[in-house]
Amino acid sequence: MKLKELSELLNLSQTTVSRALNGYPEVSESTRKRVREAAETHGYHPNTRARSLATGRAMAIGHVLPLSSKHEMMNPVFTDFIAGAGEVYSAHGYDMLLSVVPDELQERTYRDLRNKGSVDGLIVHAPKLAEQRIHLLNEIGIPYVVHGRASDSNEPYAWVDMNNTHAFKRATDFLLDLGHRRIALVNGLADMDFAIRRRAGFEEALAERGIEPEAALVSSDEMTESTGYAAARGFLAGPAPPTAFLASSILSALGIRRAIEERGLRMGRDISVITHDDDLGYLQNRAEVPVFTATRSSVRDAGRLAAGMVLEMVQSPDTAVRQVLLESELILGQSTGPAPVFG
Amino acid sequence: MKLKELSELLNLSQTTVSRALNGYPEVSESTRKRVREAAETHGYHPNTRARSLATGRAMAIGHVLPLSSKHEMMNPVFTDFIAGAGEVYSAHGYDMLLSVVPDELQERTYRDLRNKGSVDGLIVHAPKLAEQRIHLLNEIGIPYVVHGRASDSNEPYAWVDMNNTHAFKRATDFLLDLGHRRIALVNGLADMDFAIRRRAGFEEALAERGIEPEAALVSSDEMTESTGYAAARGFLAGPAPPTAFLASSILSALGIRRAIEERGLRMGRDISVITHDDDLGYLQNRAEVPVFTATRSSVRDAGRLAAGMVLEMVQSPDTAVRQVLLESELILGQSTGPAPVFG
DNA sequence: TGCGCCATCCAAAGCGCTTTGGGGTGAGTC
DNA sequence: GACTCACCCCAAAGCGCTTTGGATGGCGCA
Repeated sequence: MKLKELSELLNLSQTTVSRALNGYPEVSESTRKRVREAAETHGYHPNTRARSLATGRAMAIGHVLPLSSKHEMMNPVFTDFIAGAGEVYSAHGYDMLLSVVPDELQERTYRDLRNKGSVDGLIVHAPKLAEQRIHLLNEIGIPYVVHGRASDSNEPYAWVDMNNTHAFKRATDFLLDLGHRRIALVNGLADMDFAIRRRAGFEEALAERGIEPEAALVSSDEMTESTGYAAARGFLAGPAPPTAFLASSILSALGIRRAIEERGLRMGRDISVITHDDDLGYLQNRAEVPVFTATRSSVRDAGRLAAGMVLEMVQSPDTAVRQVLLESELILGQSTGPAPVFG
Repeated sequence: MKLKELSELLNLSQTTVSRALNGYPEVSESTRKRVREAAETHGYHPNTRARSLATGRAMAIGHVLPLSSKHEMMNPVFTDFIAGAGEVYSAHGYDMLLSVVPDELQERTYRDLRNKGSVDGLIVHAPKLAEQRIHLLNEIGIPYVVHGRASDSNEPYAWVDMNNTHAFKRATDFLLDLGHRRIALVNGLADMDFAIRRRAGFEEALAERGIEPEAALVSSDEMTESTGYAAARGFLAGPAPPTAFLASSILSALGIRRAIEERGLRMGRDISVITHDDDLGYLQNRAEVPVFTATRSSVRDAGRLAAGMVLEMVQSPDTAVRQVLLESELILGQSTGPAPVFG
């Protein structure tokens, strides 16, 4: 069923039918109702491609997610982020276009998406410290929102980010208050912006108490159970093992716990662990008393927010770029306790 | 830069330029070259919407993924699947359209995607035992491939699936060979097709040795670390605890290991665990000697395959529907050993 | 020389929609 | 009764591309 057929069926012009369905005031309420009902019963749906060709709007937002070149790994946080974003898009009649691209093809992908006109706006995932994409996108001239930030960039851009520095500062402070002095940080890849900020928060808290951060107690890697395990195992085997861990992801924390228990120690009593918790659907840390003490910030909410922002930018292009900083909660779980007293 | 501009610039008609770029034989190689070079230097990219309006093909494949209504959880396997599929799409110039929809909106979503003409084909994720979507899609008449199967459906449809039954039969046999007699199954949600097949394989192996499967040693739930932990903890606290576990996901297996160690037991010595391993990027089980003995089958490969199949169906609609059954490998890890001998 | 035949190229129609720029009709006003 | 003004509605242009159905010209061949 196409517009022409529907209009013939109703003895109306295509113009009127189109206007009736799109809510224009030039058509009487009675005909509008008649048209709506006919469209409904005959299952008429305007062809998206034709519509966007006519309007110039693609009615789609693109998500470009980098394939980590090192391990060919996709960001595990992504699932929840798009679940949130998808909600918002479908509520507004937008589609979500996904491109999974290795690092070297990113620039080309962005330009193509723009040139081929397949999206009205973009979401940028997993920014690194030095992020050429921001410069590129500003040059290309297309609305976009970054999930995270790129500290090195001095150009303006819209973003949604968590207050990584503050979250890890708080977490570190909390451990310090419990008496811990040797704290290890099991962080994400060193060139990721969020990892840099988390480390900064961590070191800031230490510095405030006059503790020199030890490079030997910091690891940076992809955040998985096995990397978490490997890092923790290494730290615990050292001459002066840490009494507490800070983890950048629940997956890492699971690995850390394994390393702890493998040594016959108990998490929360012998060794404390605080992890960041993205509140992922498949990695819940939400028991009455959660397993892990955690800095929690819902990635799904971030997805909702970012999607809303990019739609806003698409619909009214000259509003100022918004930047949203989400604070995380510090959730008390079973994985922390006072530092063991020696001697 | 649009076609018209480029053609004027070259003193050629739009027809010729279009044909030159699309490889039609009616244009001389010399002009083709001239056109190609001009397109390159001026950065000409045909507008996707206009092109698909003219050709009638959307050049996009839709992925509809159900939000588990129970826990609002996205399938954690999804990330790797689309990483694989995305590779294939971009290699063929196709886009990937994503819709995350709650169960009750699924039918509407499928119909809309068809009616609005925004995709040429579909991938169906996470089929349940009784899957109305297959009937719906056959009725709608659009090429699609199911990741998994829907055993209840007697209509023909294309799918890519793992041999779940065989994998779990083998795993169970392996445990039985090691002397285990009380084996617990920590499975996925009971109405998911894959979970039903895995259970069938499990029970078949038991039956062959004359062992009556105990309902009390089977759990069905969302596959997460905490559900795995809870299930295993329950089983181990029972009057006749199992000596081995079969898990449907590494996440569950991580939880199971935690429950085991919490009781002061050691996995691989006191209690054996075999898990299915989807070979996810963020849940690697790939050490020299992997942590878990596992039935491994790459979900990313499945994504590649499914994407290839749906493109094939789009391009030549009347070929017979293909059905691909992937076998898994049984990978020996550290988590299994002979059943403990009592008395 | 004249004919036919490729090889090249082009004008224009059409994909299905939105939107511009009117046009007709009836009620209201004097 | 003529005029204005809403109010409803319509024909046609246009979005940027592909594709049909020629047109043109050069060449070989008799």
